[in-house]
Amino acid sequence: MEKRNFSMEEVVAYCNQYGFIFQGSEIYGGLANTWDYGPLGTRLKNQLKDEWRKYFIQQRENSYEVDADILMNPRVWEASGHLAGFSDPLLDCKECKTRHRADNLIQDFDASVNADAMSEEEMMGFIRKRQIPCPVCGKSNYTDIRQFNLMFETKRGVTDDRANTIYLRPENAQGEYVNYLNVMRSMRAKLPFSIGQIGKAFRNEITPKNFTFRTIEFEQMEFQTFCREGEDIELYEYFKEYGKSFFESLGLPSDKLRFHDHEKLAHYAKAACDIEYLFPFGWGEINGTHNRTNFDLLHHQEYSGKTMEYYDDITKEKFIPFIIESTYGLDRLVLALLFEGLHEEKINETDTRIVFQIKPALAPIKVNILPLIKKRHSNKAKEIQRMLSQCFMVQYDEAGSIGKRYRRGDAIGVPFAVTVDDDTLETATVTVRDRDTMEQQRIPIDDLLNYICSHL
RNA sequence: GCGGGUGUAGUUCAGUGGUAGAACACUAGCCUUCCAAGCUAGAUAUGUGGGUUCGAUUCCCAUCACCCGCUCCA
Repeated sequence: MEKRNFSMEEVVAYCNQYGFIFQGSEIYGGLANTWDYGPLGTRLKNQLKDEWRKYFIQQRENSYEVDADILMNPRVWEASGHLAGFSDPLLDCKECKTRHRADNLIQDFDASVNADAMSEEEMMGFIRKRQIPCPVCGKSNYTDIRQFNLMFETKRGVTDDRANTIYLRPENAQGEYVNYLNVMRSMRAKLPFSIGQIGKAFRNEITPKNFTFRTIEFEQMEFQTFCREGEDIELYEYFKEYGKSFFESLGLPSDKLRFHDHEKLAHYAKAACDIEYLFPFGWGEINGTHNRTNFDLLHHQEYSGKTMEYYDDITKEKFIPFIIESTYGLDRLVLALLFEGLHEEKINETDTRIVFQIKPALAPIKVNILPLIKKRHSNKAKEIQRMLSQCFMVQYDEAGSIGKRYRRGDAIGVPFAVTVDDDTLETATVTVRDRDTMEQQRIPIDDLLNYICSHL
């Protein structure tokens, strides 16, 4: 069968048309890089979360899930390095488009000046007056200084007091870190153990790109494994592979997945590796695994003044654990599954269908319930709808020809169609039709629930 | 961040300085047939804000948003 993949524009249109993803604040002209999930997109996302939970929390020993607040004490971000690391005074060279730290430019130009004591305006004035050359191209033609703080700020309380500034978390990990002793104590956990979390994080991204691939608000599923120093090397490698096998279990083919080791590392990491999926726009990160060492816990101990040490009952040692982090971008994963699953299939010379091939466990709607003839079969069909909806998301459709209704289901990835006809009324059997093979078989109504459950 | 492109119905596209049109999709009804195809009726659109003009969806400006390429970021 001839299959054609969807382009980015087609996926965006598809998502809008079928209720997966809408533009954020659309009636007001949108807000760049915000997207709202519609009924089907929300289902897809939620089921992806369920699959992740099964794979990472439920089926693993010593794995616990938390749901920490998005808003945290600002001291957390001082300790984590995000506050300092993300608020440097930066400017761009207009000639060669390179980016530089204003304070470093000044300091390197004239070591006798204390740039740290200067305000933004003073630094800018100094650079312009002295015509400090760009270290790359030698010219002196800069943009104004901008504070590239990736964290979203907000204010707590009604006054505009600076002391009341709080932040939307730029990563979720700190929620697990600050709670690691609580989880360990309450769950009686011993190293190595893991804390997972699904939740939203926010980054004040400057560059909008690629539909939901890069957004200012995004959801992550992440997994922090606390271990002894020395165990970290092996666990780091282990979770890279574990992540890849998770993606393959969702139906992403291995030839469209690859590892990408980082050479430039974030301020907290000793080793970092992405798993990338081959999107139509190129390879894009859908997982990141980092060896964060004991950096974060050490800093939290320092900044909070509270001990972050683990006490080993057997060796009688106290130490700060190492952490292996593995983060999954939920929105990016949804996007990857859409690209992977969406096809236009050529059935014959004139006939095509849109089919969303996604594994049944992830399908937003599991069963399409179709009365063959509305007048004769709708009552029985609705009865079956009531029965099946006890167990999973189903959809009833009586509008148009039967073929049209099969195609509607195909387009949104419904794996099974159950058709009620005259024989159903007499023999209590229905036709079950498979989305991918388009084959049909006759199944007793009494076996229907089992049949579908066993295929999810 | 730089450059290019595009904004008309849910989608894909027409069109016009003076009443905005189609196809598919959708809704209701008829029809009854296990793979979109029959009949009848119906709802739905010029992204936003200015300017020029008697009059702007059309021309101009700005803005917002999306897509493509480069650059960044991870």
